Amino acid sequence: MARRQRWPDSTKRALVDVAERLFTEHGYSATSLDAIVAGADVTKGALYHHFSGKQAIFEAAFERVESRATAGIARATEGHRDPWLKAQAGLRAFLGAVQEPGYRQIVISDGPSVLGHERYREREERSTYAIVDEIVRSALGGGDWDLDDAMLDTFTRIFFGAMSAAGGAVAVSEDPAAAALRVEAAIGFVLAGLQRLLEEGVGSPDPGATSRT
Amino acid sequence: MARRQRWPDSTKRALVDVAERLFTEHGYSATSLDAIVAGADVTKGALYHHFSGKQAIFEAAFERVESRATAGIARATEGHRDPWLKAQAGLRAFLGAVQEPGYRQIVISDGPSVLGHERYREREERSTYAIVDEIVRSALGGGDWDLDDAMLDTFTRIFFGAMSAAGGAVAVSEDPAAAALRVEAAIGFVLAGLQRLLEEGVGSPDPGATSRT
DNA sequence: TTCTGTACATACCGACGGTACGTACCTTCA
DNA sequence: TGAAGGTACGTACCGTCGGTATGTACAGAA
Repeated sequence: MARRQRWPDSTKRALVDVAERLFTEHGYSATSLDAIVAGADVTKGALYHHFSGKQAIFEAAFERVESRATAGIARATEGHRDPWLKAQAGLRAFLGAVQEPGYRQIVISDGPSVLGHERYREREERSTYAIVDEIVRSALGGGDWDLDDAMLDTFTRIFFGAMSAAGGAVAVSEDPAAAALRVEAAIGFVLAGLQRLLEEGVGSPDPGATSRT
Repeated sequence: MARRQRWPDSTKRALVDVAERLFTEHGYSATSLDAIVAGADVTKGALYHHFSGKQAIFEAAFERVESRATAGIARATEGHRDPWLKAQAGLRAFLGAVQEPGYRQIVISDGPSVLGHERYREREERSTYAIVDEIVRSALGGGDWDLDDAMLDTFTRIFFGAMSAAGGAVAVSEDPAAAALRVEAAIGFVLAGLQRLLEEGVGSPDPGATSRT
């Protein structure tokens, strides 16, 4: 019955295509394997031949969606020499990527709980997070502060979390363009504050220095 | 068999007790209603008498965990007059609350996907988020910047996202105390930058002002 | 005493994730 | 060339789980 005989790659691609669409539209738990295989016009035997289970095909869709976003952001940031301009370009690209429904649902919403925070961190560590980390390091690491790795990592986490939350707010906003501009302005202002402190040679933010009085 | 006859409040409490524990330990989808009712020594009839379904009992556990955290943070922030000190106290309390396993699993991890981002936002809007919002407004709204509501809301989202991400990083860190200090230092530095800009009377971050060149 | 509402227990259904097994087709090699 | 083995599925089935329908013991009102 299935006319997709003897060409396995197209079957696998079709499954991931349908899975990405359904996971995006209805979320992970509300998407049944029966619906996926029906959409791809195959049976569960085919799915379980190519994937070890529901989580595995979700991961395939996850990877595809995220690599698209990562590539877009990387493309936007390359070519900038000034780290602050690079940060701004990266932020803008991130805010654009996060408005894609697939990214919001699969990566941000279902990703952590389905893959587990462990595997999720591992994946993010090598993609979007890595870009943010690179930008943060080039912007803050170059100064005369002696920020160690742990401290730079903390800054990256903070900025990544801020951007993710901001992206979500932008995505659900009734006027995403205006919301994106506000986010750019706010983060730009935060960056300007840091830049000012850098220029003025304020002491590095050591643990304890700003935690008391 | 169930000796908890004719005392409905204790049954309901026992159900939420067990549900909170199991949801915390195994997550939402990996926790079955059978396990909950078995732990509370009742049957599904009792559960469905008190709650409309799995999502409802999850919400009960969610509310309890979150109200605990909110109360703790509110207790830590009250009594501070200086908004920047208040922000620091609130941040410290938040970083403490977020290390509780129940908060991490139920509120942060499962909350959004189970309740739906809609209901999740509504709940957060009136609890933890409200505290952050109040702090942000008292710290940034009082200056000579003329930040409108939308802009203040953007700042709140950004800080809330940053603190959530930082909290997660603190919680999974091998040395949570040191990680919390780093987060305090980093956010404190960001706040110091903003404070400096405020003092120097830099123009308000209007959309577009910092987004070009 | 009868009636009504509460607070459960019991039995059962349908959906879903996963597994076991069968099979058509292709490639390989004696 | 044909037997053997592997690939790429299809089919049938099972266990679990969320949810429902129904029964029932008991307490208080009338």
